[in-house]
Amino acid sequence: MSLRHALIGLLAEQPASGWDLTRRFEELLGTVWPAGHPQIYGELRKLEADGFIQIDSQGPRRRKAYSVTESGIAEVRRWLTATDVDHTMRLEPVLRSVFFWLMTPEELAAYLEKEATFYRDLAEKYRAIAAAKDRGDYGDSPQTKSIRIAAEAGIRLHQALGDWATWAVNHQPNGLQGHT
Amino acid sequence: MSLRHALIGLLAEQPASGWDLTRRFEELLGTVWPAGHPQIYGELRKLEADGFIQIDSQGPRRRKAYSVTESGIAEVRRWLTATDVDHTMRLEPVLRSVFFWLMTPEELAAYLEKEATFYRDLAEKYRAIAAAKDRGDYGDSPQTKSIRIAAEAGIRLHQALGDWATWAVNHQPNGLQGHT
DNA sequence: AAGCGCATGTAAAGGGTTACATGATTGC
DNA sequence: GCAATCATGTAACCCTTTACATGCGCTT
Repeated sequence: MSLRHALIGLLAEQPASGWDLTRRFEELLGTVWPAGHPQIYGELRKLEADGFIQIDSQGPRRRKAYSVTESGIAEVRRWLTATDVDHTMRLEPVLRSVFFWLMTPEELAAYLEKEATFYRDLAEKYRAIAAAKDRGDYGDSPQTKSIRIAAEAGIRLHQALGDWATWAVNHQPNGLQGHT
Repeated sequence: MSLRHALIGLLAEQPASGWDLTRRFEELLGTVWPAGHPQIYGELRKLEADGFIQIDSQGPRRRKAYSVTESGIAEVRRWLTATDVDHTMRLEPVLRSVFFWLMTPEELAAYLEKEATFYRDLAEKYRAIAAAKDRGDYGDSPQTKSIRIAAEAGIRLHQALGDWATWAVNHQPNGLQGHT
């Protein structure tokens, strides 16, 4: 149910088409809230029917750019200020850790190594984005500053997961010993 | 698709019924992979049809305890060692941060305050679990050690999110100033 | 024996992903 | 003009959640 609000929120920055929003999601929100184009096109139609967004302009190849309406802005703000935050995370990597005892020490060591570098690389990527924002490469609009905050979450979360993976190397459960 | 494997994995520790597994999920995996009883009962039936688990014993009120089969163990191990880790996280709190500029400074400050204490409390809870495990309250079986590792992730992730929230207080986007 | 909570189950709806289909534009 | 790619859209499927249904066991 968050997709609706994310779409309205992105349109509050500037009018955009389904395609624009799909790319925006992929590049900006891919790690934190994935959404493919079928879902986005579908949701946009519903949002228009509900009056939260409207067709701003039409372009080539059936392109429809949407813009947000007054009631759309009100709806995002209602979401942000008056609905409970959903704190559930669905983290497969952590779920897997509950079953580490079913891996051999060798398998687990290799696995953790791979995970650690994956997370460290991602943390680095977010650090680069953050640094660019801090240098002012994208101006200092409130929108940019908000994304800067999201990037900080990316840094800290992936750093934490990377550190966790290296920590785990020294805390192996030693379940299976040389199993098939 | 991770639920299947998590269920087999839990049954690899000991036989359990749908109800047992539902409670186990709620208490142990609630934050990291929520699953309600309708999903669990359904999946158990499929897993039995696929031969990954079998009925271990029947009890009062139609209770069926399942145990894992050889091919079930093989299947979890295949999942753990031979399938790609799904690194996507669906974190509403981070998604929301992209739209912080639509909140007034006062709203945002209050929001972040609440978030910070929420995360700090949770981190504390995981720290308590970890400490109990480290004291040896639950023995030192490989299974217990695995859960200890998962708890460490809980500590680090929630700590990171808590720190992030307090950090964000000093980096507000200052979008709306005294809006409705 | 009445009532409450435990435990199992089913049905329907919603959200998300994958696969397929199509037209329009751009580059060659 | 042809091929590749861009952009939009639809359909089917799968996973998850919510709501409803039921029956057994325990307590009073």
